[in-house]
Amino acid sequence: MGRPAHITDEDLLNAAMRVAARHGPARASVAAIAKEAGVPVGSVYHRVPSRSALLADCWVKAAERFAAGFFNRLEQAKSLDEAVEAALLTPRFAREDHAAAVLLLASRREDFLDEAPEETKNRASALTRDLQKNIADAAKRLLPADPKGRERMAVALIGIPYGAVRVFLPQAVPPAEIDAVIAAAARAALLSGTA
Amino acid sequence: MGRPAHITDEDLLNAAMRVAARHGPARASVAAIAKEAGVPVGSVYHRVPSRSALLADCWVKAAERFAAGFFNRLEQAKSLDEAVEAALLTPRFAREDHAAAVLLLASRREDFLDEAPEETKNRASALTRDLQKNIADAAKRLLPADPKGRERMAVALIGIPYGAVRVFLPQAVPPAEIDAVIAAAARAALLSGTA
DNA sequence: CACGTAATAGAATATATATTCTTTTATGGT
DNA sequence: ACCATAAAAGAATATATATTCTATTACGTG
Repeated sequence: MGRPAHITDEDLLNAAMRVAARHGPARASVAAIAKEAGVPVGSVYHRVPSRSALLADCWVKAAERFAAGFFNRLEQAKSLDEAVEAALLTPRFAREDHAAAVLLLASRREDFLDEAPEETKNRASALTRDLQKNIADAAKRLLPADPKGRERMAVALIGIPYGAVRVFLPQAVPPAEIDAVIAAAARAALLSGTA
Repeated sequence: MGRPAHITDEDLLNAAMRVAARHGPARASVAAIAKEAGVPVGSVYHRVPSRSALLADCWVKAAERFAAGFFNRLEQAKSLDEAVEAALLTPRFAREDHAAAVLLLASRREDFLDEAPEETKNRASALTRDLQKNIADAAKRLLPADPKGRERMAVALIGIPYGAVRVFLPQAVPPAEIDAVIAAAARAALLSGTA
């Protein structure tokens, strides 16, 4: 079987996510990631083909973790109030998985994906497409009369919670009190003009 | 007088801002900036001491452009409705000065400032402090009963418009229709719980 | 119309860091 | 106990790019 590994592939991924969250993807050098994971530089290349591939995996992993909960909630929403619940997944995600949230919310996607292998880029594109489709479907379902429903839904369920949480990240965690503020703001965004 | 310059220092700064907005600060190499500005690499170093200093100046310049309008509007606000007007400066800024907005909204501050000369860092810190003071003053003035007024004001006037605009940046410009959505959301954020 | 100056121009150098290579080490199976 | 294997370990190399250096050029001035 050979010598046992000190860490799993997932440990390495999480270490890379922490470093990328702390200092930004550009500063997440292989040396820094290896140090965070507690393995020598050379060992990193036993796990992953390149730094770009590892960073891209970080982004996809973080996005998948967020998307899982979000898609599920939004698809089931039968009313605007239920859609507002989906907006609250962002502050919760930021509390539960700080590194992933910082990575998704405080850096640009391209900094993780530009040099990625084609296959990873495709996974990332698929995720983005799914998100846009979910938003569009929800808009069609819950805001059928609004010609700009898609934009409104995106702003209400993604933009507003994103911005509200961003006020606190990356240093702190969003306090519990802002969830009510986010819910009120998202609801107002969905209803304004409809009144 | 010596040979005349092809470009002004401000031309160089704007070129750097465009490159940083387009590809992110990490990818804004001196070569790329020089090419964008239309001057050879060596000439860049006649204007600025280092790449880090130039990028840091970009951030400060962009922040100053935004802050000028924002401070002015917020200081004068005598009511919550007037404060909501300050939230609308963000989408307007994104339309009028796309590069500066992308730079401020889609990258992390530290990527521009971490290696900056001390003096530039201080200017940036002063700007941040001023922003926080303005928010805190407005909260004390317009939300005197709310113990979390500062956070609420920050989320309503910075976070919400920031997130709403971010849905469209960096590729596009925020459409005019979202201003009403932002205003409704910001107002709801300021009033929720007070009702 | 030379002369001094300040900028252009791009080649040369230094540095940081991603990647590769070689050696060493720890485990499971025989 | 010995062997094959897979990973650790870190030194060596390659590459990208920030910075410095050495000319060259265009303008105003005496």
